[in-house]
Amino acid sequence: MSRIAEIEPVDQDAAVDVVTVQQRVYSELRTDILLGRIAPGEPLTIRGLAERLGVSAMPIREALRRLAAERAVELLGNRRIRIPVMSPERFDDLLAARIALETEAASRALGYVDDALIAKLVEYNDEVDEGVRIRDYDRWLAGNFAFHRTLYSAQPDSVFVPLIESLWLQIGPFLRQALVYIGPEFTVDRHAEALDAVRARNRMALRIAIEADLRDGITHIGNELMRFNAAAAAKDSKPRRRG
Amino acid sequence: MSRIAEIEPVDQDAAVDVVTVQQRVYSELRTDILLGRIAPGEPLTIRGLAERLGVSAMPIREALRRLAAERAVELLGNRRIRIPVMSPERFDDLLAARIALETEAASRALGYVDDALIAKLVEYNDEVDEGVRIRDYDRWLAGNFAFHRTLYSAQPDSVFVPLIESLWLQIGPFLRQALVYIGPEFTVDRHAEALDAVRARNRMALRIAIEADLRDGITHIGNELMRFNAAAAAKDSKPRRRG
DNA sequence: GCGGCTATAATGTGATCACATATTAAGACA
DNA sequence: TGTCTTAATATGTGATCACATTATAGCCGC
Repeated sequence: MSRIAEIEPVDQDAAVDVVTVQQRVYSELRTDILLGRIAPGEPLTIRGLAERLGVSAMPIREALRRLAAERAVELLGNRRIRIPVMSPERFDDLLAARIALETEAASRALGYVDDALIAKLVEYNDEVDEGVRIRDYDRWLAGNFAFHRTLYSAQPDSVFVPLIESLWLQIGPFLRQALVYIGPEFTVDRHAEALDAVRARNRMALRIAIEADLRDGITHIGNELMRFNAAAAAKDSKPRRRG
Repeated sequence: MSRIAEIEPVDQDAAVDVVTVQQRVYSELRTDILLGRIAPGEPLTIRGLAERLGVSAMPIREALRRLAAERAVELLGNRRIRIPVMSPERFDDLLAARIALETEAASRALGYVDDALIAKLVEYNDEVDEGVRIRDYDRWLAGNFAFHRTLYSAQPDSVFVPLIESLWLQIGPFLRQALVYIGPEFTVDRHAEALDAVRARNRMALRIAIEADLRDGITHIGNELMRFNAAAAAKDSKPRRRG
């Protein structure tokens, strides 16, 4: 099983025989953003991306429009495109939104969980541990996202997953920054508790485990870097978004 | 103050001097969907919309791509575009997601509320009542959305508002159907209780009022029509989404 | 040496065209 | 009269071009 492929959306682009260029571009950019390969504040250009990916401007434009709607990129009014910068307030909001949505999504998905899905969760959790062991940031991030999305996607056609993925795209680039700054060996996760709750089909325990995982596993590393970056972020002018 | 204009997004397209064609098209389609002027399942074409709005295909494509990312329209793989159809499961999910996000958004916005904002809330609430009185569906829906969004938008640059608006876009067309079926005079809202909680700066009371408003005010009319539509919706084949 | 101005380059936006493919309607055959 | 085949119509996708506007580097004057 391809690790990176699991990062890409499952509810779109999946059951389609012919894959359009725009889909390929979208998936590629999306993975780059989610895994933090593009830094916050980094400027992008349509022509530059078109040349880099070997396609015309058309698919780039549509992929960027889609990513902008997901708040993964920012279309500034002054004819410039960039990955949004993080602020302490936004980081706090993103965490609160993640907790609100992911605890509910986990709770509602629990009824659809079977043994095969639990096996996949264990597999992704091992990926996370392996990522910590060999200091592989991509593997850590990808495993973490895959673990959560696999759980929430147990429920077919969930309306939660797209919303949650939008939050991940917003937090991804910053998370990567934090990870290289802190080091993955200082991260913690509560996946074991979440797995226990899933096995026991215990809704309340699962909610608590997910919230604990989000708070303990990601927040404190973010908060630390947040203070470090606060001054730098403050000098960035408030962007004026466009359509 | 224009009533319809308040439906349009505030964080985008706002602080921009020159408005692009794509933004105008997006806002127009967005309002049409939010107020249910386009029925669920209704097919759309790029060329058809381009002719109707008097522009080329280009801005239509980008606006649709953006709306598709917000799940307001569905890009099927078979070269067809439509407004998504509602199912009982999806309706239930949408309500749960709204409660999770809107109670949290209201709670976090409360600290930014001032008297001027409360005055606007009262104004929008009057709009809702007036909509009920004269059986004006647009007014009822627009007032309702404006009331909620004004409250949540008290917090500057909220990450919640775009997510919530995506849910509104998904529920809007169906809500309109339900409204003409039931009649707006049989709707109930808990805006008075929410307003009391806002004035008292009582976070917990506000959360309870918002949840009650969503559950009582919109759900039961939806549930009733849901049963009515269940058979018809079931015969629609499961769509295969694209990018 | 430095700040304001100008010319050049770069960028997003919109329009138009070509093309592969899916849908639909017409027609042939049983 | 119903069903399968086939032709024609329609549709989304991608590429290319023109254009207004913005950013940037070069230059002049002080």
